[in-house]
Amino acid sequence: MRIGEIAALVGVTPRAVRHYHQSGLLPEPARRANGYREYGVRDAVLLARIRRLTELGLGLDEVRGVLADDEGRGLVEVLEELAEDLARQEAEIRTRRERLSALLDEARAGRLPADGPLSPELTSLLAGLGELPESPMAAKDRQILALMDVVVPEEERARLMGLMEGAAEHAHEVYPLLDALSGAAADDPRVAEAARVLADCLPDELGVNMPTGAPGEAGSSDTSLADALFADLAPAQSAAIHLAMRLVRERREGGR
Amino acid sequence: MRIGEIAALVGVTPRAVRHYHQSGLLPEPARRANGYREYGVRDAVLLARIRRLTELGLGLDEVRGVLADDEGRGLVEVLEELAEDLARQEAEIRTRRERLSALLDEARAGRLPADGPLSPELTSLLAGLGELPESPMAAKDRQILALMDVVVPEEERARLMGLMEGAAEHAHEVYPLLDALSGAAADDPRVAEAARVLADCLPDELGVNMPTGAPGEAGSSDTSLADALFADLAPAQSAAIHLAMRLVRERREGGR
DNA sequence: GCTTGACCTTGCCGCAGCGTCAGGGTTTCT
DNA sequence: AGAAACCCTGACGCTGCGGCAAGGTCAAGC
Repeated sequence: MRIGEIAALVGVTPRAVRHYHQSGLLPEPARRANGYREYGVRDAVLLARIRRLTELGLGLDEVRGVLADDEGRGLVEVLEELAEDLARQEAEIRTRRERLSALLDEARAGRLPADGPLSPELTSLLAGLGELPESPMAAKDRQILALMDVVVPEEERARLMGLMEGAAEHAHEVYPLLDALSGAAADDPRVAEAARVLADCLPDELGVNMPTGAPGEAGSSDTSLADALFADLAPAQSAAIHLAMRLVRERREGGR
Repeated sequence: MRIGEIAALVGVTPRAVRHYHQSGLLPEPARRANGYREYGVRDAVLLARIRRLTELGLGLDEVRGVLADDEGRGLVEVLEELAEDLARQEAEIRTRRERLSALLDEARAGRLPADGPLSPELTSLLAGLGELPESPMAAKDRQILALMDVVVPEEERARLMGLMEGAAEHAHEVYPLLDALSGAAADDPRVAEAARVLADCLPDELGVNMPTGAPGEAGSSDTSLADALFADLAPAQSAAIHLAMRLVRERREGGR
């Protein structure tokens, strides 16, 4: 047999057969006078074994190991390992499929969130927030929430979003005040007012994992994110939020 | 934020972030004076979107497509395609897992076949054949059967193995005769006897997809395999089998 | 005898999504 | 001042082949 024939027989491509030669899985057979490879039955049998093993999902080097190994002992071992591997893969794919179909349902029913697929908690939170008038600050806030959605681990998420739920009701009061500060300096007189209103509608517990005030200072799990958040705002806005944080913290410590 | 920070925040490696830059998924941010990349909130949000999409199983170019696409329309499309893809993958993995676990059961319970995992039909056939005394011809036959197991399409297999089942009962008569011919010339007198016995225990239907006689002649789906099979035998053996085939064919046509 | 088409040969690049050096520089802590 | 922990660019590696280039060979048809 020539290479095309044995390949068709076993159901692989000639290229694959040559690849197996090159990687030492299948020994090179004798050549005809013209340089063509001439395959016999033994080669076909071996090639068939290789194909059966690869079809099961073994890698080529695992196949090599199984073939080299004298009969059996190693094979069970490898197969068990492979079974675990496949189980893992299947579970992984299934979770992805579930998440995906949930997402598709949501996308086809309502409309999908602008920043891509989000957790259900956040989706419902944003749904409540979505009816507010246009506001640059609100847009930024939504982005930040989307970020938190990824950053915060799953078990924390429900708690955190629950805290936000309360604040969301007062959003229509707070966002305009903050928007008004977009061009203002850090010592603008409206900063104090905005901070007071903001602090009033934030729950005490929120202060726990918030930065203490000065940029770069410890107190949060990652200060770099906080720094970046504040850097993204106008000076007066970031001043107002810093101040609000301090008010919340003082309120919590005072009421303790 | 520096690259390590944003990467840790979103849960990817810095290398992945740089890779996204390189492939145009995530725009390169401004640099600090020392050449370090400086990331802001917008970058983190984008990176989080990218990660969510890739975690769903999208390829990077699909992600790029979704991001480039102005909101939504293309996304549902891509997601649906992906859902199909995942369904296919899961089914594929599940079949492999099933075959594998069947194999593992068999391997742990009895002993696993020497030529690797085989179809259940062939396995049972070989089980019946396995109790014969040692015979070089039998060994070759087993290899050939293993080969047929791969070559023959699934729907044919049961039928073919059924045919063989009848022949297997007479194996203890035939193999010794053929083994005795291993060193003989093609015109050995024992050839005719062996052919007669062999033909007697082969069913009529077997002749249908067998070669007509002369090497290289048409009449089988792949003559090259038949040629190789005969080339693998001693001259007297191949002569005996050729003759047996002719006898079977004549018998079938005579009795028709 | 010549062409055509279907084979065969070797060799090398490409793929996805990064991991992992190598060979530098910077900042920061001690 | 030295070490640890970052950052930079650039390049190769991995899996299992697919595909192409640039030929050589063989059987059949004109």
